[in-house]
Amino acid sequence: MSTTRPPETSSGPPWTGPLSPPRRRRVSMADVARLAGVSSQTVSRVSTGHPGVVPATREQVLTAMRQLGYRPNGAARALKYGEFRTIGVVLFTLATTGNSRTLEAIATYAADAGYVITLIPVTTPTQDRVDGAFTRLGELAVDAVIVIMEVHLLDTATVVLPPDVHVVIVDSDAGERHCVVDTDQAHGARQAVHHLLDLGHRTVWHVAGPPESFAAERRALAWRGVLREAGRPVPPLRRGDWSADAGYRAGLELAEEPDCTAVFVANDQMALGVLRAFYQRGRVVPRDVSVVGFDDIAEAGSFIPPLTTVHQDFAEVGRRCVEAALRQVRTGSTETGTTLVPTRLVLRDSTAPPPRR
Amino acid sequence: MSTTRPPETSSGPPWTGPLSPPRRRRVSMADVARLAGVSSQTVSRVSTGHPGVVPATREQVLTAMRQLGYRPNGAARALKYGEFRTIGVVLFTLATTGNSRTLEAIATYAADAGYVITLIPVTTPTQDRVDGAFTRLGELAVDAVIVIMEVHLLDTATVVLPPDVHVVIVDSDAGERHCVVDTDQAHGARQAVHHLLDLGHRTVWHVAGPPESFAAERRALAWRGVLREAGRPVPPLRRGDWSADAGYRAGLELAEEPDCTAVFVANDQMALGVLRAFYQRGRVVPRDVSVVGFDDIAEAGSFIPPLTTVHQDFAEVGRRCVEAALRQVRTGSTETGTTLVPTRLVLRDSTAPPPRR
DNA sequence: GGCACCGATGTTTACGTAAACATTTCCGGT
DNA sequence: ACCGGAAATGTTTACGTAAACATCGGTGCC
Repeated sequence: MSTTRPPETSSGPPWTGPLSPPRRRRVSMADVARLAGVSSQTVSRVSTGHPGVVPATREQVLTAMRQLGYRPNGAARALKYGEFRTIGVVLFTLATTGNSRTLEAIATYAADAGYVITLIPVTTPTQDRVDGAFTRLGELAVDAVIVIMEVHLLDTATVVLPPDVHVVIVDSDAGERHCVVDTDQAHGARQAVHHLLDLGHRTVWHVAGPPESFAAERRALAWRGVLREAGRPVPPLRRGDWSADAGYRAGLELAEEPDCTAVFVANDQMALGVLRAFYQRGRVVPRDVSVVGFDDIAEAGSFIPPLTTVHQDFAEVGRRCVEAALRQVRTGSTETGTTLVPTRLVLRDSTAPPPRR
Repeated sequence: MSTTRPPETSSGPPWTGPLSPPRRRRVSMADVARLAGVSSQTVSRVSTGHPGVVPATREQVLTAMRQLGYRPNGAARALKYGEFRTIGVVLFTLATTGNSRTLEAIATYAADAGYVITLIPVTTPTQDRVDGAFTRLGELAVDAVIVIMEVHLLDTATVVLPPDVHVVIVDSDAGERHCVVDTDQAHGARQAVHHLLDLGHRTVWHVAGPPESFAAERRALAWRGVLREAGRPVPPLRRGDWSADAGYRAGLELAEEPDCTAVFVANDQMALGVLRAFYQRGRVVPRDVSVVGFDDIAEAGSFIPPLTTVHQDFAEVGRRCVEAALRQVRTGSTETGTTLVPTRLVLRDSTAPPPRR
């Protein structure tokens, strides 16, 4: 670390002067030991809850601890144990419901296991930044890493990953080389499309997410697959960037298609935009056209009309991420392969049989 | 008690766990030094970028580092430096836009300053859990703490806070005793209510957040204040829990009030519910009734109709949190007082003059 | 040519903790 | 009274890093 110390700022660095702002050394076990009149090892035993300390002594030590406000030094412990009890989470954005919900679940389950989460944000998804994050990661006090990111960016950065840090990846097809946990995108998309076909729609249109998203690709692929299997025509694909605005624009286009009676939108935000476009164009949902979303965000039930959508179990994704990460940490092994978390179709009021023609 | 325990089942705290797998020791500076044929101190100098290493030697060391895959041990550094370059963030939920956006901003600005974020989730806001989080916090390797939480819960837990950890709090009235950064709730609410009055509405109804939220209270207080100042009647308050469903229920009630021509809703999610309730009851927004939200979530512009709302600058809140936290860390001081981040009213299509009567 | 000095590198030490090993204390059994 | 032995407590050491201090070789100056 480049200690850029301006030489002329004051009369010497603040920590040398005896009168300087009390950069007071933290209370250590030695201090407690001195006050309690025991050895620091005994303090350690009390601190870690080891047996073999007579109650009277223990009480003495605890009193001294309280009196001095002692708390163990995490860094020293980590150094001693050789592990940090910390999981790093690399992510690109928290703006999407999925990411923040997954993160929350990860943090919660990690906490249950006595681990904490260190956040490593990658603000702009340029290769540089990603590489930078992973380089920094190398120096970070982290036992395992969970990556929540479109994996395409990750690919070239992967090589930089320190070999002794265990990795779990969300939203990725890197199952060959890494441990991947993800929602079963394909199954969810199939549920959505089948639902619409079952209602009697001749075919289903699709508003997909951006091509660099693995999830978007999987959903689009499954959509196309179901239509092909069923021998239905495959309408041209619209793409958006997950935002409601993008959905709105796609919706305006779809509203012009007289054949379009059913739309599967790759996420709920874009579905919101589609609903607004249809509303504005006087295409009544679900009477004239049915819409299915993906994610089941908290607001989906309050859209106009309440949105039928594919529910993602973000909590479960988070749980399995932590599970896989800790398993690897404990065994010291590196797992590969993909774990898929099932989805569930939530029926609300945005789908109905097609209008009589 | 301990007499009956066989020594090999010794169950200390979970993190004392068995060091079962042959945890291969990480490459240390000594290893690099040996390979490069220099002293470990020279490796240290190269690693930290200190001057005074001749290029040839430096290259030799770098080669050895690469060859062995060396990366510095964060714990050892932290122990040496006496600081962790880490900020802990305590929060209750990431489900609200505000919290996750603030967190993202905090993480980003912290990263810019060379700090990382450690997440400390408090899943259920019981006093127990909060206390627990703060106790754990004490042992955590953290230089400062940012708390994103309704402060009422915090209050009694505060005493537990280690005195040498610096604190910044969001969404709180603890400015007397702590450093608080928050959106200027009152100003935002005033903007919203004034906007509606300026449009010609006789008065403004309010759907508030839960009473345990400080933000909710501030917004409600400001709403009432503006009406009082303007000499307008103060309609009865509705309360919700921030969710769209709660907004929907409140909206159904408001739709029955013939006098209600303008509603200020304490957040956008509830506003979404209110819009749906009005839609369902045939009260056209904004022709029959105007609605203003709070937050300006990404989807607000895609509501039906697009929502006029108070924009919160979460990024700025996050930035100032980090700033305040790091300032305290650097100076070793404890700041108190409140910093307010201004809001901005975003005009969209959900407000209009009241209907002619 | 000798000496003071500086730059490059090596050696020692401390950070706080806890395992491993060492010592003391105290007990019951003979 | 003595001894074996275990429980209670103390001492040493290592974890990986980097500041502080020590050393060594060369360079410039008189």
